[in-house]
Amino acid sequence: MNNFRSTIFRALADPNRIKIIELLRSGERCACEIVGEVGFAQPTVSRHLKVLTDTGILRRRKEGNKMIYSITYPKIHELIDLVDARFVDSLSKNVIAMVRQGYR
Amino acid sequence: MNNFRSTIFRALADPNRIKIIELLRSGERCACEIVGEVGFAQPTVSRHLKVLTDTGILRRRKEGNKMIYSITYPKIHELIDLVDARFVDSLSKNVIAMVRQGYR
DNA sequence: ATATAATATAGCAATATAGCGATATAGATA
DNA sequence: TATCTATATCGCTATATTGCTATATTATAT
Repeated sequence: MNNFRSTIFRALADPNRIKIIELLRSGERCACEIVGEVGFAQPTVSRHLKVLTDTGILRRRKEGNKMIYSITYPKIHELIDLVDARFVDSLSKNVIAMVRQGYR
Repeated sequence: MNNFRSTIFRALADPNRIKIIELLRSGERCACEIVGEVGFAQPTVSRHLKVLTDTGILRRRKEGNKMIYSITYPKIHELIDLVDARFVDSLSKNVIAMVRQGYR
């Protein structure tokens, strides 16, 4: 039970994957567009996309030689927003300090 | 921005830490009680508690020679419930398959 | 002062993760 | 067919994570 909960949370436990999810908030994108926007090597982005797809957070469809990615359930954004809205102010004091000290 | 989002998600990205959070759903506990219930070595539990406290998910207070842990913001349970309610049915097909194949 | 109980930290080994470049695969186009 | 574009996978390195045991540390009790 907690295994797949944590698997989903782990999929979200990377700033670059959250960046990808945020990118898709405004609509679907092909992998090449995502590569263009996040600024990582194509294979790196491809693997992040795989993690997100394997956990079901993203879905994909082929269109010609392009792979179009989109959010499976818009509720994922609520999940992220919930962290922001409820925790950012209070929790981030610690986290920001950690990040500043080099934690990532 | 995504850094502390992902830091919080990473704190939740471990089934044993979720277990601890679930344990605290019904109220505060001292570290020794948590050790007793989760079935891990004391130092292991201590480190999980540190991760959860450092990110602000838990808070703690000293009481004699005991350290009492509790949930900082009950909203954290909503976060977990949101994964359950919205994603379990649909997302877990993949995740359950992954877990069965040994993923953790 | 000493011993006990409750926690935390240090250090280690095994494993997982995330980045990259090189390479393979699939579809479109010349 | 040959080539180009878009993606995915492989293999590697560096780093992070998680478990453990051994060892502090802190407070209570004798």
